[in-house]
This record gives sequence, structure tokens and C-alpha cells, in this order.
Amino acid sequence: MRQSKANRKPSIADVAAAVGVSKTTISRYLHGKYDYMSAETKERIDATIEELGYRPNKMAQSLKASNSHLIGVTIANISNPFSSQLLKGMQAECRARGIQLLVSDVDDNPALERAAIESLLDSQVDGLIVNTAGDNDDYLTEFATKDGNPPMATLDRFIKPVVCDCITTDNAAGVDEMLDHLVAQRFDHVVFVTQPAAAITTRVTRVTAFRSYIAAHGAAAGAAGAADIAGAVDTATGAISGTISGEVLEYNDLAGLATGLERIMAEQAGRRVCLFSNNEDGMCDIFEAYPAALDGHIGLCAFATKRWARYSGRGITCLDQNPVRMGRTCAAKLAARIYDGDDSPYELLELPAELCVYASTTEV
Amino acid sequence: MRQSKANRKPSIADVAAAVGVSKTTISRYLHGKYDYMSAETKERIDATIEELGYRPNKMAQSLKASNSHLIGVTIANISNPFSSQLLKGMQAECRARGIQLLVSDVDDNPALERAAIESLLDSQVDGLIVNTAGDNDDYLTEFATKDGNPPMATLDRFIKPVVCDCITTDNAAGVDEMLDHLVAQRFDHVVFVTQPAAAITTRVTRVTAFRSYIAAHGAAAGAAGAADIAGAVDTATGAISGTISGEVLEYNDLAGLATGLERIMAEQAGRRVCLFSNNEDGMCDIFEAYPAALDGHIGLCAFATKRWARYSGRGITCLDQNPVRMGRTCAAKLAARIYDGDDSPYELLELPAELCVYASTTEV
DNA sequence: CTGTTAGCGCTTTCAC
DNA sequence: GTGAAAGCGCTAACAG
Repeated sequence: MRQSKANRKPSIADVAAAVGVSKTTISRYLHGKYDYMSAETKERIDATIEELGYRPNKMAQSLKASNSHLIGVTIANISNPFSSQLLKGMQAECRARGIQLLVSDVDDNPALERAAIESLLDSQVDGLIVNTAGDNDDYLTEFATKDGNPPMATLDRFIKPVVCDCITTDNAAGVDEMLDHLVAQRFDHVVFVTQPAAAITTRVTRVTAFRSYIAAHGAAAGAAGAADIAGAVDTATGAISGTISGEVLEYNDLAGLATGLERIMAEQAGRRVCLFSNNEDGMCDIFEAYPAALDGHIGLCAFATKRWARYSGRGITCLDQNPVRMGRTCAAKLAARIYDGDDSPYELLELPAELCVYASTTEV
Repeated sequence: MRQSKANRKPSIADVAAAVGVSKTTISRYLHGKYDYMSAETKERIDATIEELGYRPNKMAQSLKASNSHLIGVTIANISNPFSSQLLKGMQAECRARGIQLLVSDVDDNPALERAAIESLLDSQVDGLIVNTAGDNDDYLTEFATKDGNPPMATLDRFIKPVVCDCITTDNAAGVDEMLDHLVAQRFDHVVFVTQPAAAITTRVTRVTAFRSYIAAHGAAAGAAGAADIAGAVDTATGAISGTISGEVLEYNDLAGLATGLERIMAEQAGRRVCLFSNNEDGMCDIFEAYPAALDGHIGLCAFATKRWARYSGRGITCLDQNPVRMGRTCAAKLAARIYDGDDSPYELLELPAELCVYASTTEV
């Protein structure tokens, strides 16, 4: 005998019993297969479900079906506001498609990331969105290529070779656009400031783009006092000419950052310098380590969201990645693969960043 | 016959067959009941599980058990960075307890909130954390009191009467502390600026606390030029004496906000005025609607996170709610109720906010 | 120490 | 039009 079904939610069997038909018929009803039943039966089922407040149990459904309508998400560090924008986008897409999101924060820890992914799999997710903490490429590549595993997409990161869908910003183009802007604003020297780049593809891409831009348009770094002719826009062609020198400053902690910035500012004394931060947190680190950055004598810009950048300090020129769109695009791509039979080749999708100019680069 | 078990993940039956024992024994093994089996069997199971890469299916487990180790979360608007901090806290607690989070954004929409909750229930969550979009008290109260429903806790909001655990900030104390600070800084007039308050308990609480503070310590609002003796700290008792006038400015859109602020600033000409925003977004709205707010002639403060406030404008004095702690506290309380048999009376837990003073109230 | 059995809530052949 | 029955993967009496 069933254990005191007194206070438990009604199951399909209860509905069937109440209506006086079989579970099969109820199941058919739930899936809209009304052709297979009399109008009268349909009515009665309708009424009974309403009366009992019956709702189908998704877990049981998923156990039978081979899909759960669950997508697992791992986020490198969810306390980052950027992450919440990514989630916003995923949610919008998933809500529209009746998909639920199982979200795990991995605290910037690759080992936790692996554990989180395994755990998500145990929960039978139909797919995985990974905003990787980095340092996990081997694991992720193996995961993506092993069959039996559900489709995966990486977000704001990519893995090479491309063994799954990767949604990122077009970082190289963004860096170029920002540097064009800085040249036009007649800066002499630009410093790309970033946390260690090695493990995070996004950072590597930016650093690489930065270096090649400087190599192409640049003057030698540290050439303080050199007679660079910076920032002449050729109005005929619209092309930007002029030279700018630059360097990359990687830091591990605030002390290192402070030391680095002081050295650079000393070397560049008398030149117009702009600090280009890899992200919002980096910008905050700069303020913390080198408060003079806030007083308006040096230029500032960053990869950051408009919302944050616009009212930070005097307004910080930024490259907004539109993380909401990134999240939505990623979820849409993944869902298409899982549920719509999309089997196009995996691709690396690079979405453009938007350059938003504020006082920090124009009023220096 | 089983449908081509070729490429499917191994089930407990596969392990049992491979080892040559019954599923029961495997199940016991999984739950650490080693007393009920020979050391040798244990070894063999161990090896086989490893070899097959077997992992128990959580859905199937949950179907049997009456718990899913899933907690459902609805967030009023996940694009708000405050939300991501809340999530960070919940995650920390849930990761430690092996709980997964099913997260739904409800886009500030009460109807979506109800739908999200129903949907979460269908997924058999063991409990619910609701950061309500507001205007849903009847539904939530009914939900919380109807038995058969899983435990619920509200986060950064409460419902009255208290029919579930409610984790919020001690908003009244925060408002008092901020106003004491403003009095000490010799402001003459303070304006509490907020989006419409009616539906959101947090806002109502703040407005109420604000009004009663002004009523107690206040001078008449609009008394421009009155000879108030503001901000004398009584060093003997540490108590703050002095008067301050104040008013509440509710706005629906930027235009309304602009009009309101212009009126007030005109009325208060010649007095030291401070704008006290209900949250970060409100502060941004102020900047947008009334750019003069940024130029240092009026005081600014807000309920906001340190991270944001510290580097916004010249640094904005804020009441930091420590959302990470709020999220963690909430998840811990809920988990205790669900899994640890905590059946203490429901409570309204008010966590203190931290006053962080920056230039916006001291250098005016 | 180990297995048999029934069943969680639902879906899906196959048969009438 | 409708239903009986088997089974998804796992658990838990109960019986040895």
C-alpha cells in the first residue's frame, strides 16, 4: 500500500483514478494529443487537473525522456557584475524556451570548476555553458570531444582548437579601436594593465592585439621626450596616422601594480600617458594601488560596462562587451544544438565591443 | 530488451552485473554502508565503478527520495550587480552542503515571478529563495502557509506577517546611522530619493525610518535660510545633536526626477543639501537626470556596495549591505530548515549595513 | 553479508 | 478512443 498519500502532491495516477481513465490517457492529454480521446474525456481531465491542482513532475519526466530541459552553467566568479549580465542574457533565452538554469560558481578555481561540471552532469543537464576560470583547457577539450557528453559552449573564453561553440568578444578589434581612439586623442604612451594573462584566452588575445598594434603604429616604449608626432587624423581618408608607444603591465598583487605604475610614470614623465585596464576590477585595483590615477592627469580606459564606467571617477572611456547579448547568444546557440538538431560545425563567435568615450580620455 | 545500451552512461544495474552482485549491494556501497558487505566485494565494486566511470543519476535518486538537493532561486532582476553578490553568498553555502541552485530571473515582473516559482516547484526543489520583485505578497504568503509546499525564505525583502524566514538589512538602523553622519557633517537638508516605494518592503521601511528621524531631529523642510544649528556632536555622551530638515522624493522616470531635483535645489538655495539614494541605480539616475550632482556642490550618499561607491564620482558615501553575507545567511537558514530539521519559528533577520564614508559627504 | 521485490511518477509500445 | 504493462535508475523494506 502506498505510504500515507495523505499530504503528498497528486500524481498522474491520482488524476487517472479521479477521472476514471488510465494514466496513459492523462499522459496523452498532458502532451496535447487530444485526437486520441473523446471531447468529453478531455473536459473531465481538464476539470480534474484543475481541481486537484495537479502538476506533472519534471524529474520523473526527465527520467524517462532523454532530456531534462536543464542547462548547467559554471561561472568563473559570480560576484563579478559582468557575470550577472551574462546570466541575464542566458535567462532571457532560456525562459523563452522553457529551460531551467542550474548555476554554479567556481570561485576562480579550476579544480572546483571540474567538480562543478561533474556535479552538473550528475544532475542530467542537457548542456553546459562554461565561463571557465582558466587553466582547464585539457579537461574541457577532453570533455567536449568525448562522446556521450552533452554539448558544451564556452562563454567569454575559448579553447583552441575549437571543439565546441565559443562565444566571446571580438577582443582584437576592440583593442584596435581603443588604440585608434587614444592615438586620435594624442596620447604618447599607453599601458595595458592586466592580471596574469597566461591562463585566460581573452587576456592573451588582448595582449597580443595590443602588442601588434604598438608594433605597427608605435614608437619605442620609454622614449620619453622623443618628438613623436601623435594623433593626426588624416581627414581625407579617415585613417588614423600617428605613433604611440606602449607596454604591457602584468601584476599579481596591488604592491606589484603600484611599483609598476610608479616606474612607468617616472619613465614617461612629461608624456601623455593612458592606462588601459583589462577589466573593471583591474581599474579598481589601479585606483587602489595608484590613487593619482583618479586626479585627471593621466588617461584611463578599460574593457568595462557602460553602466559602471560612465559614472566611475570622471567617467571612464570603455569597451562595453554587451554581456547580456553574449549570454543570450550563447544560450541560443547551445539550445539550438541540443533541441533543434543544429549540427553545424562548432564555431568561435566573436561579438563586437562598443567603444564608449567619456572624460577620462578626452579631458586629460 | 534494453534499447541499444551501446552509448549510454552505465547505470547501477550495469555495475551490479559487472561485479556480479545485486543492485542493492551497489546502492549500499554508494551510501557508505560498508558494514553490509565483504571487504572483497567492496574492492571489486570500487574497481568496477572506477573502470566503468559510473556516476549515480541524481534525478533517479531524487525521484525515490523525497529530496532533490536542489534549491530554487528567483531574483527580481539578475542584471543588478547586487543580485550577483547575493548569489555568491548562496553558492558558497550550497557548495559546502552539496546543494545545487536552480536560478530564475523574473525581470521585475510579479507575474513572471509566480510562473517561475511554479516552474521551480515542478522541478522538485527542496526549498525556495525569493528575492521578490514586489507586488506579490498575497501569493507568497499563501504559498508559504500552504502545507505541502517546500520551505521558502525571502531575501532583501520581507512579507508581513512573517510566515517564512526573511533575511534583510537592518534598514532602519542604516538610515539612522547615515542621517547621524549627515547631521555631523552639518548638512541642512537631506532628500531621500527613491523609485516608487509602495510595493517593495525594503523601500517602505527606509522611507518610514527616514521620516521619523527627520520628525525627531528635524527642522521644517524648505526652511531655507533658517538659522539651524546643525551637526554639533556632544562629545560627552557621543550623542549627536543638531537639526536637519528632509523630504522624500519619489520618481517614476528621469524627467520626473529632474523636475523634482530642480525644484528642491531652488527651494534650498544657500543651504547644504545632501541627496540620499535608495540604491546604486537610483544614484545613476540622479547623475543622468541632474548632472550637476556630480560637480561637488551637493552631498551624495546611498545604499550601495563599497566596490561601486568608492570609485563612483569622487567616491560616494554608502551603506554597504554586504549582500554576500545576506545570500549566505539566507541559504544557510533555509538549508537548516530543510535538511537539519530546524523548526524554530520563522524569523525576520535584519543584518546590519556598514557605513562607508567617502568624499561625497565630507568634501562638499 | 546479500538478494528479491516493489515502487517513485511518468512515457510509450502494443493490443483491443 | 483507450488501456495494460514494461521500464527509466535508483532505494528500501524484508527475507534469508
